[in-house]
Amino acid sequence: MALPRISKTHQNHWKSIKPINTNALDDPSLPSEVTHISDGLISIFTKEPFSQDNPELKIFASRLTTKEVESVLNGLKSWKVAHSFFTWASHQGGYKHNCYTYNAMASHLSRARQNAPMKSLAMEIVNSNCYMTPGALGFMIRCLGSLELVEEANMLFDQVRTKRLCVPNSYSYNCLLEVISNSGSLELLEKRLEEMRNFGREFDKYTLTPVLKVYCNAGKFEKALNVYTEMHEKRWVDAHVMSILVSSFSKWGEVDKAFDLIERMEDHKLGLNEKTFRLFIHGFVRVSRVDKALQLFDKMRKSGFSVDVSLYDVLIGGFCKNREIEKALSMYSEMKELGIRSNVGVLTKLILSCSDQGEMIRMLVEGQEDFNEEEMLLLYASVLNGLVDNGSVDKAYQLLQAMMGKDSDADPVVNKLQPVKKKVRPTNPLFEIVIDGLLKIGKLDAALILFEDMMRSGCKPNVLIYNNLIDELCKSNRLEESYKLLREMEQSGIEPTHFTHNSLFGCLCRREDDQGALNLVKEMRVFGHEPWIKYSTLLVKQLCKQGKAVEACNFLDNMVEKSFLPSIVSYSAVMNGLFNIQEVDRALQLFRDISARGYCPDVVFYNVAINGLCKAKRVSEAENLLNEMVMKGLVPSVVTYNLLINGWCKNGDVDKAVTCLSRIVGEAREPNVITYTMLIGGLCNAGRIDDALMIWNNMAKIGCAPNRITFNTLVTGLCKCGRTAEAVVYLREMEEKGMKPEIPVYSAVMCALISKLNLPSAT
DNA sequence: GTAGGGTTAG
Repeated sequence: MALPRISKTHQNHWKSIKPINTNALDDPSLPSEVTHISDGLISIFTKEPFSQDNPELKIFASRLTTKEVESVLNGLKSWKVAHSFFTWASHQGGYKHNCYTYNAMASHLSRARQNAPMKSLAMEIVNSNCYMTPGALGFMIRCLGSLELVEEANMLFDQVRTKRLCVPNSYSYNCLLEVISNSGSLELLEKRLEEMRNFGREFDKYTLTPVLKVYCNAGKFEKALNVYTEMHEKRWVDAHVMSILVSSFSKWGEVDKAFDLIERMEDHKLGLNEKTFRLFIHGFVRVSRVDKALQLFDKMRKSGFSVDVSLYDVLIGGFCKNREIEKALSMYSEMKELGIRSNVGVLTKLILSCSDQGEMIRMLVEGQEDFNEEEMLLLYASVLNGLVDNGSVDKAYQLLQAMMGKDSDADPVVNKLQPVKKKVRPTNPLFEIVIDGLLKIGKLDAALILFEDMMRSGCKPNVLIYNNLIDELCKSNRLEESYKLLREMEQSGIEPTHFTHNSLFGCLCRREDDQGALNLVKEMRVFGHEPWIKYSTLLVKQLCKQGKAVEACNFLDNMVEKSFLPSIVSYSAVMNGLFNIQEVDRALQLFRDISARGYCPDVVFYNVAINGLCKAKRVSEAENLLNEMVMKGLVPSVVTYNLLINGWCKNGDVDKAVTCLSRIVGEAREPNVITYTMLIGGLCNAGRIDDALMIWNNMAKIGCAPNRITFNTLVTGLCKCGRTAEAVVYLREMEEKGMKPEIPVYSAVMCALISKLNLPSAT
């Protein structure tokens, strides 16, 4: 019998609920039948377009078992695909889900944070009378909990018990308690705990941990202390328990109460052990209460525990963060007096909190006493990184210059660094940190100069530095210099990556240099580097925007010649461009050719064609395309319907447009503000103002807020039909909402008012 | 460290 084995440590890692593969647990080598069927199903369900009529699917359906369903679910990446497979499986005759397939689905939904389907899943389990092992129930409860579906978790728990689908054990209860505890509901938790006791279920560490958590979070210190005492007596207190104590107290800003609690623990002879001391010290520093951390630190030493550099590291770090530099420095000397050797981490923190640069250098020089050359380099790297991250790139730059002994008389830093300079010369990583820092704040030229220095000092730049420099040069449209660097890197024996090439490719595409782009692509082919879709598409879109759709077509054809197949995305863009310059036949040719070339037209590709046909007043052909896509198993989007609605409205078929609205709703999709605006506009133009107003009211009912364009459409429409008084009302409403009507709308209202000689209100 | 691009209203 396969039980879902959730390791106990899982309870501490609430967020990561991983699918439990009972197949794998049962038998590490799955029967080949299961593998074959599940691989086949995965491939069918991930293939687009998905077709219910796939003959293979029917064969699989007849032999479907829960083992396979579970294996498929665990093998699918997308929760949506998993969900549609799960639903499909539910409908296959002779097949019934079990608790493991439900859990595999729940695991997907929990990770994808899909509350609504998760709720239905929980209901489905109960309705289908699915038997659950106590472990499986626990797992499902945790999935519900991870989406904060506390009520649902409780309901499921009670329902499976009353329907005798499961006899919850301690583990099931522990899972429920943890969910309740995370929701902070103290009363419910106490109720369940009582119930658990009445049912004779044993308590363990994982029962009391959520209890402790809920009391801590609710500020019930007395009760928390009682639970803690019980746990301590039973030796259940671990690092997790301690961190709950510290973090929940600090969450409420109750650091002093937390400290109180610790002191009272001591009164109760619950002396802290070394691990606990360390945990609390870290916890207090984390909430910026170094004072309390220091008090504990002293207590710890008095209790005879030894302290080490890592504790000093935490405390010094805390003081530095609080900008209490004096205290940090005094801790540092105390540490050294005790003969504890400093480390790179401690010194970095101190150096980074020096406000004065001279001070900083002094600390670096001091580091030499403790560190060898290798460690000094680490220290420099760490300090430079810190400076860059703090936004003090300039300081980092100066420090590096000083290390190189750059003579600048005006700079006192250099002299102070003299004693250091002899020992450490900047190496590759140090240059990289500063060059990257300079690039990030847009100081490209400074970065280039430093790059030259780096080469001169005999360092060999790596591919990363080259890539970053080339990328920034390309972003600044400095193409010639980019090419120069590319050649340089090639000559020094560093092979460009596809990132290098695509930086250049992107620059050429932005420049609309199709020839240059094609030449580069030729070069890229030698390395097997694919040009990125986003850049080819960018070039195509830019050309199309200027009416050069034919050139864009040629560009894509040339890419094909160079044996790089452009993506369907680029083809959508170019087809749209062709429609826009009224090359309708050529666009349709492209539309028809695409499948023959092995592409799978998707929803957007269809949308572009539908839009093009509607704009060319060939609405019935557009309707045919809608039917065609549905037949192929594609699911039209709201945009698809919007495009057709617009087509009908503009071509005297408003009724069809209105019918389409119910179709959208019927298919459980949400019409958007564009849908409504088009319909209102269409109805107004057809003189059907009252229908337009009805749509307007519907919109409000489903909570879709009209925007500036919707108001404009309605106001203009009302004016055109002579309903000026109402137009003024909506105009006012619009202004109240802070939307600015445009001049044409005002003038429409004015004209209407004037024509009615209703001058006084036209102000 | 790279992608997720293409389609809709006055």
